[in-house]
Amino acid sequence: MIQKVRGTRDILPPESRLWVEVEAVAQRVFGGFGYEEIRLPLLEPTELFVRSVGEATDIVGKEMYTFADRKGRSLTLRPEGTAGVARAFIENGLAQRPSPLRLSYLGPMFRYEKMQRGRYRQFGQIGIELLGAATPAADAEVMLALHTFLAELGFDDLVIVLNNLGDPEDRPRFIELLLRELEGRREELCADCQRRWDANPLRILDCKVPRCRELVAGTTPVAEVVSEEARRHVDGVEAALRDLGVAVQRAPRLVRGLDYYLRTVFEVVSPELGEDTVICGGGRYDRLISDLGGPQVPGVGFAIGEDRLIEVLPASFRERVLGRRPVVVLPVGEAAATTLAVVRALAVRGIAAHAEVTGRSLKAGLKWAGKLGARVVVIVGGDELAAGAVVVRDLDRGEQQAVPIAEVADVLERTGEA
RNA sequence: GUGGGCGUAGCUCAGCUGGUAGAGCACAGGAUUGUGGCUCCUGUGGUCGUGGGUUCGACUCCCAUCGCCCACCCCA
Repeated sequence: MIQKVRGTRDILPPESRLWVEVEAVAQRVFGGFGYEEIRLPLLEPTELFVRSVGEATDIVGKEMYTFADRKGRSLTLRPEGTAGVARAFIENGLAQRPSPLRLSYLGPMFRYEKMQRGRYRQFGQIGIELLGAATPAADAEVMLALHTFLAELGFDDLVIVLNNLGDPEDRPRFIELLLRELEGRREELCADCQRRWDANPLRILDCKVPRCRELVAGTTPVAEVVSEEARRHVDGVEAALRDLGVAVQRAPRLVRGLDYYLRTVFEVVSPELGEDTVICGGGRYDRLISDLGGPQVPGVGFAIGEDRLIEVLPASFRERVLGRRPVVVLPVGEAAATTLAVVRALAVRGIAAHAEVTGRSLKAGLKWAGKLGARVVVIVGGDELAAGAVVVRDLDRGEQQAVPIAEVADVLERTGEA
């Protein structure tokens, strides 16, 4: 038997409804903030990610889903969305469009990792990017859009945690300070951190090993070492969010696993989301586009892990989406065509209707409707049909009435069946 | 990448110390004429993950391989 590739998965109905619905909310909310969807290739030259995400990151170091095409070129299935957006921005001369440019994207990303619950090699992400604006208001907008999206899904008590990574120029100074402060305790750090010491010292900051955390807690936060400009920027973002009533919290040790971030980096936490499981993260990346050979265009954005988001979706949302009940339309005798006509009348009104097309008896049809979870069954045939009507039966109440065919959709809409 | 557990019908599992497979659920039909959810009956469905070995004979033993799950790691 042919099986799915490791780390991929099949999302079947009704589970798939949650994806469709979450994506619809995203399109609506982000669209409302002026973001339009950009659809990009899943496959990019490996070089793009090495240069944007960063050589020393885990993503590039060991998680890229890379392989050679028939001509030996190294291709990689996109591990994240921002790099591709930056590439497309440059390649299509989007700097010529009215600035700033607001883009959203959604779709599968790939990371070649050992999989586990909530972690797949192919996983969905939803994100937005605001390109061409470097003000605190730009960051605040992006975070507000994110906050609004999650709130629309029914999440409460959302807190945005953010940190100030400063500008690239600040980094050597900070890293030097960090390493100096940890110098004497170097041996006490975990093996991974010892490795990070030389390769990517910033990552020591968000190590999960308890001892490392203790040691790191005693060091000077990045935010205190950054330039005055960077400090004002992130403080401005925080202030703007507070004015908007969005809960913000400083996370002095927050570092994200991508090299291109500077100044603002953030994540969203919520009681429902659990402590260690990040479902969403983002930040500012003013040098990314120019580093890739494009114009000097600043950017800020975030990405949400869709798989995890769906795992922790509020019950209210799940129930609303999964609790939908279809209408079933059953023919009696030679009423196949009329049955389909009734389904069409309902379908165009947005009422999900299933036609009975297997030729089973009315009795078997009702049994089937029950199993589908239908609340209403429309029975087409016999005397009523001769009079231009059908029977609308409420399965929960066990009541039914004859309704003229032309009015079926109206009646179902009125009784709240949709 | 490291460590551990598991792979028998769509699902959850049974199958004793080797004699070529069962249950429940699910699915389909029926219990007379155009009315379901309960009950009863019947039926569909498995190369026992795959390959090889031991054996007269393996789902049961051995080896390999693939897949899945959990933890670590890292992240979304």
